[in-house]
Amino acid sequence: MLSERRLQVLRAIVQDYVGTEEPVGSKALTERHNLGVSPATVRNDMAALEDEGYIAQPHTSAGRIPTDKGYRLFVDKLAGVKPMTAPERRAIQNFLEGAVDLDDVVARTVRLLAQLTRQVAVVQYPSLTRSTVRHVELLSLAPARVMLVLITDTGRVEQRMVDCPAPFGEASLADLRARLNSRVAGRRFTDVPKLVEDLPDAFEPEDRGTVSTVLSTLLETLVEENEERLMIGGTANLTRFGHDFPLTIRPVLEALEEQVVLLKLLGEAKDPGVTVRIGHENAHEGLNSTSVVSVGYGSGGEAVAKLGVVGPTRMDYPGTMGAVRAVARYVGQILAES
Amino acid sequence: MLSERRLQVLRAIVQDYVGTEEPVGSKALTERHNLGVSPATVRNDMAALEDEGYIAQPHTSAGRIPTDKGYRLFVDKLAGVKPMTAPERRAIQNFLEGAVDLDDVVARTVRLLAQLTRQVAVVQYPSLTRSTVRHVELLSLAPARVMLVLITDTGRVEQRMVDCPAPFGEASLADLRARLNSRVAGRRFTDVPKLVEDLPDAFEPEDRGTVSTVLSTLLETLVEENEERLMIGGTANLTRFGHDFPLTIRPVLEALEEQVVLLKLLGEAKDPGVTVRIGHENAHEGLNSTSVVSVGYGSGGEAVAKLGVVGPTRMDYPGTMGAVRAVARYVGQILAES
DNA sequence: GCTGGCACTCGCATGGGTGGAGTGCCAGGC
DNA sequence: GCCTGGCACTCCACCCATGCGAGTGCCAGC
Repeated sequence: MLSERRLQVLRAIVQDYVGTEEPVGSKALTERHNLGVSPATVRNDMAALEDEGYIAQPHTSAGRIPTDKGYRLFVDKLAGVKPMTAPERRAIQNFLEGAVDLDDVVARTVRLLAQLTRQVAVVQYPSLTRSTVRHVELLSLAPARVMLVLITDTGRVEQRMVDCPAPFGEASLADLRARLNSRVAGRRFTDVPKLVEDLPDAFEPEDRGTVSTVLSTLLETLVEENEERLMIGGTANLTRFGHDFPLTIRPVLEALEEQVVLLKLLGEAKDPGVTVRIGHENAHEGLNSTSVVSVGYGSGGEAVAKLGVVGPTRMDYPGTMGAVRAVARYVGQILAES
Repeated sequence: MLSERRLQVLRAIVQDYVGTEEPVGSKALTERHNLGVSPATVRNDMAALEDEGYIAQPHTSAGRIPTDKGYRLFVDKLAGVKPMTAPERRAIQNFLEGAVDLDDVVARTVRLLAQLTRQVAVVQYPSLTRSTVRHVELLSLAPARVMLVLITDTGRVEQRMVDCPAPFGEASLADLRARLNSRVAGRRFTDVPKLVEDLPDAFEPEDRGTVSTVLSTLLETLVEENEERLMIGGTANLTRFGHDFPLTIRPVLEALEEQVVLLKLLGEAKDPGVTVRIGHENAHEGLNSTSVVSVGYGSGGEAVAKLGVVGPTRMDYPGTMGAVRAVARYVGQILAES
């Protein structure tokens, strides 16, 4: 177990390194933080911290920088979440309140997060699988062609074209629309399959094929997980990363374009609060030198999607966590209102 | 007027520079292209080309690189559009045919363009203002709350919440829905305002306020130009730009995030064919060292939106133009089918 | 267990020297 | 008049040696 002072030394190293982006030496540490001991003592502590794997030297005779393990300890034990100031909170609220629809909410959230944290922001669209059905609309475009529009409680709209096996009259369509909505409106997606199971039986035999086709398209739409979308912003902030550019930035940009990777990444964070994944804790190789700070957000008490930021491991964790948490909270409010 | 050979020299310089990314000298030129003259002669030609502003030297005693003006001449007079090979065309078609909905078409197009050109791809969603209305749906969510869903012929869906000044019955709503659709379905957006002008008069006085509110929301949605959206991909390709990294890449990423800038950029290209804007021809400063190759695409003969790529001025213009043109053509086909 | 001192290491910036690629110009040839 | 080979010149890119400074590890003393 590390002594209290050694933890303080680690905290000081993390803070200084995050601020200056340069390896920090024992002398500079004692000057900038009043630890009450001499550089020599700090050197001993640093040697111990290095033995334990919390810090490392880029090369002999250079200062120390925190390792992933060091950041982990810092985040878990040494740092809190820095709350937003009142003006910041107001700014967040004002900025989000101008949104006109769901797309706009997500777009604004991305911009906001990117600006606040000066990092890359990632916002997942409210997920289909966890939300409820508000309305299902059926439109006849041609005798044997129906457009299905699904509206969710988060305001998201999905549409699908359905080619029917047989012509389908307006009356039958209206009937199906009414029956369908009375059964599924307000229900969770996961419950829908059971609720519509026996619906074809209520129709004339010649219509059953079409009804089944429409229903299976609806179910497909509901479960289609890969339809989960993301919005990304603030990639220009990547250029503030480091000096050794192309090598660092390239894999990150590539990873960001692989939406699947990001969705998986966000999905892995099960923690109800803010989750931080540091460096190699991220499964994807391209993100090994980045940290991901994420949190769930939702319109009610329950999380329906995630948002977060991707930045260098040497980021301001307390501040970033505070911003992410605050934004998630306000987005949740906005969604609940609309 | 430049002699034929000097034009050939310019062409050779552009081709070599695009290939090697290094200033090209007179000796190398004569070796790689059989111009039939000696390096000394080429030097004279190069001096003339430099006088005219088509090429420049980064520093004395270095080779020449093309200027924006040189690229312009190259694109206009010296290079054609390189057609896609048959396998490439098949690949494009296969890749796009798997799309399930409009979002997916756009997403696939972006990926495809980025991969084909190895540059940043930009695809504008089919624009609202130039397309026609397929259907307008009205849903009652609460006594004084209506959701308006607009479906376009390109399959795009827009939804808006409408708060009514007074409660509005199901019957009136159905009436409005029917009247509205019979008037606007199949019509161009630009014609809609006139078509619905006198619609409130057909309703009872107490409903007219609500009808007007719904209609004005619809009109807003139609004209809301800033709702034109874009999808961007292939930003990782920016890392192949040059060696002088952060300085080059930063402003480009920033410009790409300013969707307004990009929309304006695409909008300026009026040419019916492929448009190329080179370096400083782009109004936005951040894009002064990039070229934008764009073209309109649409489901019928008419263009409803634009797509294109953004890359370094030293790009393979014939190949890029070919790819952009081919992709636009196939996307148009896909849209027409769905 | 803390401290001051000291020798040591090593990266980084500085500066001069060198090689090579490329140019401009000129005189001669077709 | 245009092309060509030759020649002197320029200037960047690279390499190496040097010196400096920050930082370390260790040790003896308090």
